[in-house]
Amino acid sequence: MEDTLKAAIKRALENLGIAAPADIVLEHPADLAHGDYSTNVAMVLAKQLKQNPRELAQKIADEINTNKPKEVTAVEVAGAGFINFRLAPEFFAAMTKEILKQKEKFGRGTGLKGKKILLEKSAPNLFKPFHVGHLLNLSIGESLSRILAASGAKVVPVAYPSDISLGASKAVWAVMQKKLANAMTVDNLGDAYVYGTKMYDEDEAVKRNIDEINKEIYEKKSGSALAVYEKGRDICLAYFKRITKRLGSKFDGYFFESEAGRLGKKIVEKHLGGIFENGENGAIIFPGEKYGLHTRVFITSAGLPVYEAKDIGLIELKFKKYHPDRSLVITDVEQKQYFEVIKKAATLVFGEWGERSSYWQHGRMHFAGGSISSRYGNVPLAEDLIDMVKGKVSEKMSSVEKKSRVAADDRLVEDIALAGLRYSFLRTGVGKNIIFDFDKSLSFEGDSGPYLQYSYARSRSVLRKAKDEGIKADVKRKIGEPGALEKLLYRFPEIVRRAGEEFAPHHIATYLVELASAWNSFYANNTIADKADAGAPYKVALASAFATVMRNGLDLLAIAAPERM
RNA sequence: GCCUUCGUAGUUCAAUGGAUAGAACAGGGCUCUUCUAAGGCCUUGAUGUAGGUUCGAUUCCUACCGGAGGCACCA
Repeated sequence: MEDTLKAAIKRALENLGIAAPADIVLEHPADLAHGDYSTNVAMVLAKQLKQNPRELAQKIADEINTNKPKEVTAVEVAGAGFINFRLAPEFFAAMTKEILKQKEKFGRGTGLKGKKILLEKSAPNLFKPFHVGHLLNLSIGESLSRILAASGAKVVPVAYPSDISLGASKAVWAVMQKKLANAMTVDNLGDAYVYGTKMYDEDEAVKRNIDEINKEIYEKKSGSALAVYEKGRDICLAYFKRITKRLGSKFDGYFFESEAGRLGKKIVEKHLGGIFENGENGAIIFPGEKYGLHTRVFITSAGLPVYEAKDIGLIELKFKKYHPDRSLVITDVEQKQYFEVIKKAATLVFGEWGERSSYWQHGRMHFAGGSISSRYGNVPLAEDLIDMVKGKVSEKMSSVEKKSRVAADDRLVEDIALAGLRYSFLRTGVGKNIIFDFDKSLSFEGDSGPYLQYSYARSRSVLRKAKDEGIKADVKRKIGEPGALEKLLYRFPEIVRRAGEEFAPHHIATYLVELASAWNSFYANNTIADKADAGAPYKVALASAFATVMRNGLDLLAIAAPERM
């Protein structure tokens, strides 16, 4: 369609003897009342031709009108010199038909066809409790993974659990201190981590002790510390696999910090004197200041690789194993400048591998109102938060009006709770901090995940009734002019494309709310009665098209689409 | 101190340099003999400050103010 309009504009310009700009900008007006497509060519050209933009726009519009494409019903000039196009009802009918035909494929694009993208969806510290920050990270990673796949890419999702770190050693020390070696669980390992971290900062002797344990673990020196560490690591890894499975995420592979660290250390030492330099006390540093970045330690004076060196090793592990066209990592914004250093160092060490690696940041979460607390400070554990939300969902379902005849089974409650959480994470632009208020962020009304689910459930309900009444979908039986619903439905593929290009799931979220709103409005004003209802087949066709687009959209956000709620 | 980033209704978020700055929640008023009222309809209300670039700036540039983050042995 866009090509048709662009061609028509180009033809009109030629007939007027005006050289067409290389790129004709064609967009959807922000307001549906302004038509279906609009172009600003007149305003762009007005300046170089030294003409009044509105008059020029009118001339171009008149020219297009002499030979307009059959899908166009009106060409109008508005505002400062916009040329707006209105499309014929037949166009929307054809698009609706196309949606019904393509079903779950509707929305998929080919922009990234043939590209292999390695996506690091989650990189938790295994010994640290899995908290909402990890949940946020995983939610964004999961959505991006699906969006990129929908754009045609071959996405390889991987996890990079931090199985070895000073933090792990702190937990190991605390376990040994409290003699819990034979009673380790995820819970008391979490407590141990908190206790070890606290004591490390407060007690100089404990600090030395933990540093010693840390070295033993890195060097795999057999002893009680290593035994505790290995057992704890297995428990935590099993937990990580369990919770990510609960959240519907899969990984094609795992890279561990321990392996990345060993390799990273070798790589850094190999380039010592070139890319890397000796710093104070025998540490090995990367002089980022030479490039306008931070100078950072890669290998400590104790000879241990830190995060920096591990990330260098990780790049080689990733590229050697998967050979991706692009390697993407999702992290917290607090690591933005850190990863600029890594990228620079990696580009100097590896060349192309470094250039193909991108580091994408999401915002930090801030908790408003102090309504949430946990033993780990003001950051709640992911599962605790999910359970709290589930409680709220159950309450809502049991108190809800008589018309809801849906049993509140656990699966549905969890689906709705996760929808609420995921939506609140994904509705904001990537990189912006997220203010999370348990009471307000998790509204089930309006701009929310459950609202989208509810809209979908209603459309399914209509389709069930249609089936019972024996009404078949038919796009030909038009009732009046196309409304907001038809005008939004066919735009879905463009939204998916943009979300993929910008790595921005929130475009999907914003669009779906707008779409759901249009559907709910249509729903409220168009009841299907029975088979005798002449408009029913068209209404059923729209309900079906809406259900398809909404389900495809929710899937890109990793939100479940319940049949009833 | 230097660097990064963000300031939009009372609140939480939108807006490829474009039109009358969109939603949602909260506030006010309607609306369930109809496929699910977690809904629909109406209504009050916003671009931090000062300049600059532009036909046109929430968007780009500069300064200032305010929030968040980072700046060598944590991850």
